[in-house]
Amino acid sequence: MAAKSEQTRQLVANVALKMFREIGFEKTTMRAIAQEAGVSVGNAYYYFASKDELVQELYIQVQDEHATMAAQALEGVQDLAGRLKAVLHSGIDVMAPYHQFGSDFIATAIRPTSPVNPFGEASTAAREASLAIFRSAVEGSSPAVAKKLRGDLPELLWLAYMGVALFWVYDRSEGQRRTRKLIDGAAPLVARGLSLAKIPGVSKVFDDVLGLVRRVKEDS
Amino acid sequence: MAAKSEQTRQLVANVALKMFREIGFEKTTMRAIAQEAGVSVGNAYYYFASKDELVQELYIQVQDEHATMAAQALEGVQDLAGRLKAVLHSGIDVMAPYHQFGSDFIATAIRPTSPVNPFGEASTAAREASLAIFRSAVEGSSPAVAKKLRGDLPELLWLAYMGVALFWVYDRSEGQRRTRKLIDGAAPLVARGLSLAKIPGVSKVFDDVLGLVRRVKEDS
DNA sequence: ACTCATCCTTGAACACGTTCAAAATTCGAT
DNA sequence: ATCGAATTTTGAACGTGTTCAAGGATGAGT
Repeated sequence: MAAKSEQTRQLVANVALKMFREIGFEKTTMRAIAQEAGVSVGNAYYYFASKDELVQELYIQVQDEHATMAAQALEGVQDLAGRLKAVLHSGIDVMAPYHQFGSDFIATAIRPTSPVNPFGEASTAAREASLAIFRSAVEGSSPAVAKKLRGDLPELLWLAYMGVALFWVYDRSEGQRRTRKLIDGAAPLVARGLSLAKIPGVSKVFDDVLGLVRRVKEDS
Repeated sequence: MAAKSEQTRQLVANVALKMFREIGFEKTTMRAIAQEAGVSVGNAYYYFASKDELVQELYIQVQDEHATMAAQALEGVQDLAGRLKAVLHSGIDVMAPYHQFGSDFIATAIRPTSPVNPFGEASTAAREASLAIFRSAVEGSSPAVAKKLRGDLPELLWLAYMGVALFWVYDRSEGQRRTRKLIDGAAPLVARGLSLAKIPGVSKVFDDVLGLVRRVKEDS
């Protein structure tokens, strides 16, 4: 049983996540987690260097679940609008139990030094996994997305997804109805907007947008 | 001199803002502010209910300065792209001294309960002032923006500005060069994109976007 | 000059996240 | 079984934001 240590780690993580869900971020103090898990405060810190790292644990778990659910929801859906909806809705579904926790999570995540920061070093794996979902949504769609857009689109959609998540955090409507409405409205619009790439005048603007994105991204 | 009280308040605020600029958010402890200002900790709390309210003081001041500088930078500039650049660049200019402070500010601001939250109750005035800047940028431009866009555009641009501010916070390039580049590239693109509203196929998509924005906003 | 209600100011105290030296436990090697 | 090093666990202590009962200052009405 080399897993004695891992057992304690999991115990602390599980207790923490459960408390996050049930009583929120602020009321879930490190002392409360330790007490509930039956360990000392210092021991919790032996496994998680900060409260933020417990949030990261949650982030990773949510991300994993999203990947699974999205893959399932994408099955048999061909058109881009439908595929976008599938990915976005499943994302919201997975996050739902943590809605009250959302703003604290984002306040944590937005700090560049936080391990949970979606743009940061520490969550490279989670971000890649999330990006892969959008890549699959784009690549598997038919009719196919214009070739010149195909490369950058997943990243832009992922960025838009961050925006949707932000909207969701602030969404006080019951069951976050408004976010659902936003997704249902925006997904077909994005698909239709992209199909305009064929129009010459529009095509040029698209090119410039992509050019700008690349230039800013690479800090040339 | 009914201003004895106001004097203390200003003293605390000024010391706090100076320390925010010079040593950052975390190192500027309430105890340090009190000591530097020569008052007790409790006294600082008599005027500002929380550290967040001191951040709000900063937010309001930055917003005020932005309004002044933007109005000045808009003088004599006719085209929308130029006017957008003027507003965005002056915004970045005003925030520049607080760049290292940026992420802490945003982490504070993003919390729905925070007085600094740009969407929240407590900063209605500051938000309106900021919106007014964009309204003036849009309304004063010539050639004029398509009539059907004129109503919602300022709000959308303000939202985009929030995005630019977020980008700026993460921008580690010297002098935030990349943000400048983003502004210079995006402003003409937005202007050109909007001019596409004349094309029938595009016009329809624009209509739908506006429709969606209105529907989601009003939570119908 | 005196009163008293209102406004200011104080500093000790609380709960929090986090740290750390020390103690307890585990486990492979003998 | 025993030793010793590595791993795991403990709880007191630190500095933080924040609260609050207590006291001090102020000023209008007499």
